[in-house]
Amino acid sequence: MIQSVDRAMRILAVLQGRRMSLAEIANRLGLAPSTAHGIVRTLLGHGMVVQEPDSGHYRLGPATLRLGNVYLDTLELRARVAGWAPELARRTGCAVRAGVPLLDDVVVVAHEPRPDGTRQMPEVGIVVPAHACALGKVLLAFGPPPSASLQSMTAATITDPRLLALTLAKVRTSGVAAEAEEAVIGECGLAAPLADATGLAGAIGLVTPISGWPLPDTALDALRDTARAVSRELGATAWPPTVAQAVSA
Amino acid sequence: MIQSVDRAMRILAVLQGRRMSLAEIANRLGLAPSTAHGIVRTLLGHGMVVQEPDSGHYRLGPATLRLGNVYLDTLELRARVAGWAPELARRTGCAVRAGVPLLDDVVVVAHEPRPDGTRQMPEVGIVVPAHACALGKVLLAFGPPPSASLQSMTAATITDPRLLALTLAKVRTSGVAAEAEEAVIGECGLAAPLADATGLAGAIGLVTPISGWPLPDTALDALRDTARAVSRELGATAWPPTVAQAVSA
DNA sequence: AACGATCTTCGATGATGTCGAACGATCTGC
DNA sequence: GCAGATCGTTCGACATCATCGAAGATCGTT
Repeated sequence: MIQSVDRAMRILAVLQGRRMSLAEIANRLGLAPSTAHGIVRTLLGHGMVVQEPDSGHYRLGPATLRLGNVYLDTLELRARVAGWAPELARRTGCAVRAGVPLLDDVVVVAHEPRPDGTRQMPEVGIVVPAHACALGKVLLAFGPPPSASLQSMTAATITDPRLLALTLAKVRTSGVAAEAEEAVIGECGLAAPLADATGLAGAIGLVTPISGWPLPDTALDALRDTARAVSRELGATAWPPTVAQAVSA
Repeated sequence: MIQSVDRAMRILAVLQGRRMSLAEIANRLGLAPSTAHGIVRTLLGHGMVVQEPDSGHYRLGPATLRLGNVYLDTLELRARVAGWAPELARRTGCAVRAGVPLLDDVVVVAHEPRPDGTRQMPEVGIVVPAHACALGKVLLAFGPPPSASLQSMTAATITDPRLLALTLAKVRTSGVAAEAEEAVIGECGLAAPLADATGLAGAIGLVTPISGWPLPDTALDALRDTARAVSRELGATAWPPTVAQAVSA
């Protein structure tokens, strides 16, 4: 792994927390200020970061938005989900989300609001720890296991690796995962895997306020049907996908 | 500028065009395949690119989406515009866009759809060459001049640097820029600068189909009022902002 | 079954990034 | 208004680290 590129990515990662001064960036990564400066200046030249004229602090730049937008526009999974999500939302009365794995997290790449006409924040782009949401449990169950410790987000978050392993085993047999207030208070959901020709491609799920929990079996059926349909459009030959667990030492 | 980081950013840039094989990436940037491989592998480790399991081709990865989303969420300009855009759209019947500069382009960071109830694509994240849109003309008029040649997008695109300079001079005196089918056939618009305490911060504009062009003076007044109001909220002391042209050699 | 085209790994070379120190500007407190 | 500190930036020497070319591995193709 190339050191300077790795450091550049780490700088972008810490800048996701908040705007930071150069010294803060350097300290956080254990670098000499001038080293951080050279990298930041390169990122500046590409618009990946911007420098506030008054304070000198650095923030993420507009080039990040362009990259993210191109990613979304070229993601076939998102396009396929978009064709089925409105119908699924209508049948279940729930908001629909789809996500893809990113290290130990899930990134939401598609979002269909709950069809009740209320004003809802678009959730595309948000990131949730995989072990704390239904989408993520699906990805962990059918994909590589988590590599870091399980951070707690609410009182219900699963933080015990053994308990998580048990839960994931059930997900593998049933093909669906559930979550009740494990990531956000008051929010519950179900999720099912999306597959393509090469295996696990992402996950699709329903989100409901706790007042609507648990969801009726009809919602689960609709979700499973949709997951199968989208997977077929993505070229999948099997659903649920075969488990691609890394061999344990 | 750090070479390897610069190359990494260039790789991300070319991957915005389409998915590419490693050899294509290397050829495009004039690198040895193994050099490109080392950089791509580092980007892979951070989720900035993903490798398609079947073809081996590389694409942008989900980490780009996370970065872009964080950028949007922390952009004060976007938040301030969001407070005024619905009212502006209602008064003018136009879609409202706000953009910030990115090298020689404009990145749309806020978008309020035309209030006629039609289904419209969200335009946040799209990139338009600065010289070919109203938003961009404003940014060029009050900010640094273009650094590259003026690419043609439609028959009406301004590609002559002298003509552009004349246009920008008028923008500086009037405080608004116009565009008629210079970027997209059938699309016209007006734009005005947004300022903060340090000067030019971005631009806000109206977009209308050509059937509604030219816009009435009331729309121009509403746009100018909104630009002033948003600028005041951003801490601007003067509007339009003072011109920060680079000194010509 | 042999070929071709990939992506990937490996090792030696020297160009390049890294670090520490000094400079300049800005802000804080006296 | 002045001294001190803090921060961003620049500069130069050292040695690490990225780079390149060639070989290896793995696929799909002829």
